[in-house]
Amino acid sequence: MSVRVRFAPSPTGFLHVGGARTALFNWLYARHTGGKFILRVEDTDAARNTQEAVDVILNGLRWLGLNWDEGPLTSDATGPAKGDRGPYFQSQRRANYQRRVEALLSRGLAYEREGAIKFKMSREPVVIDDLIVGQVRRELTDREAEDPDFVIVRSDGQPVFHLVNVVDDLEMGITHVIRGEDHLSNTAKHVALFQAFGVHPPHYAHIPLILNPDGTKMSKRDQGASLSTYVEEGYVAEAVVNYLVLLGWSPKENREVLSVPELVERFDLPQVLRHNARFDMAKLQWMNGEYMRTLPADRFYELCVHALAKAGLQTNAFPLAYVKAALDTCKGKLKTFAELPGYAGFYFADALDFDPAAVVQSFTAENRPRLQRLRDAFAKVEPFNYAFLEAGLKNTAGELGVKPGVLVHPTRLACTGKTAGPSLYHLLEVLGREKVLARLDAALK
RNA sequence: GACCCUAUGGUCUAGCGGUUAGGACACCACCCUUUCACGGUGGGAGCCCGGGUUCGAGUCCCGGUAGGGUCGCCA
Repeated sequence: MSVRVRFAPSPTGFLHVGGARTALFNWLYARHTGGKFILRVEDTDAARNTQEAVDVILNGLRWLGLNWDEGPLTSDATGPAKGDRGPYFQSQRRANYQRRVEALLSRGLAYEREGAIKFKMSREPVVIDDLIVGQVRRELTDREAEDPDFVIVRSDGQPVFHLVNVVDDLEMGITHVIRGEDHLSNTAKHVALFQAFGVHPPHYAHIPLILNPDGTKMSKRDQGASLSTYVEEGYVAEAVVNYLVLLGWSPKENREVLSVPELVERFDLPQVLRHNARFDMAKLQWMNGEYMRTLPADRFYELCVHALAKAGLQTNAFPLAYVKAALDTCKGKLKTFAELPGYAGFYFADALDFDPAAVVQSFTAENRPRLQRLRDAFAKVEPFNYAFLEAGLKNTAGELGVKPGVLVHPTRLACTGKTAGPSLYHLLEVLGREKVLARLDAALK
């Protein structure tokens, strides 16, 4: 039987990084097995779930590259969808739930109580065969020992999560439920429900959770919890995917950087770890740097321009060739695009933000005449390119009897305001004679 | 409180009865170098604790401890 897996998020207005990884594991499993990846929106709470909140999920999955074979095409619950097992919004599936509840009622497997409908839960422990965790024998908690039955339809007529989740998985032909371990305890209820409907439950695979660096639960406000952070800060989607898959899964070949096709080929459920992982921003940033270094030029430019614009630096005021040349000097030097405005902002703004400590150190009484000599040499360099600039600087240093570094650092500071940045000679070439001389003059004032 | 899951350096992990316990991030030092980044070399740092089983245990079993999860007319 062909694999059918699903990601069934609730539109809360943000996509949790743990949810993103759950979606990723589902997607990888579908692609690995040649099965189908289905997206279903659990928008049962009409008051809270807006179309914008659905867009956050759709856009997040699209950004990650997790295309779905069945599911909504837009955030409109009544809008178009692909696949023949819809609707794919729970808000549109009321009739299905009602029919299933009536079936349970008529067979005496559920009963009405104070206006709500409760499911007659088994009093026996339920055994779950989990593809990741192994066989789990779930005993009743003390609370459940008192009353194991649980509500499946609220007194206001709204069906409850456990019911709709199972009905949808059943009717959509889901073969493998891959979800967070926080659902492991709930699984007993779900298994009982499947059995009550007279079918075998799907295979379960509960994946460990992602925790904060301090080991606490990662909630909405915690750093890195929202996928939108990575989109906004210009992370490379493939890097985020690569990092997330390594949280709880390993290719077991001492490799860290793997392309999506390599992941699809290698990913499988039994290799998924059973223990929670902590989120490590430093490693994600390293991974992102790895991907930034090898990004195709056009995509690199695009993400650069986006990051600069976000910081208020408009690149479209400059010639395209200048922008590209400027960005080329930054390639391979950064871990995230968020660093770019601070790193390359001097190309696109004349008001430099000088590092005060460096000013004291570089623009000394001793260095000023040296810098003046260099300025005069740069005024005559022809052509004004990195090779001649380097020769010119080294020549001047030689004439002054100092090491090149004595001139390099003040020059960098005068032209960029910073002590670190792109290759000096290359950045001077890109800036051009006019700006370079003007900035040296300004520094000498 | 009950129930469930988990436990290798600070972090992510490899290991699946006999290894000098391997790799990656981070950190430190040095090299490269105009800065930064990259790259290279080296370094510090680990099997939660206690019992078993076994000739031998990070690896298997039991018990603690610790962390996480679930016990809703939330999803």
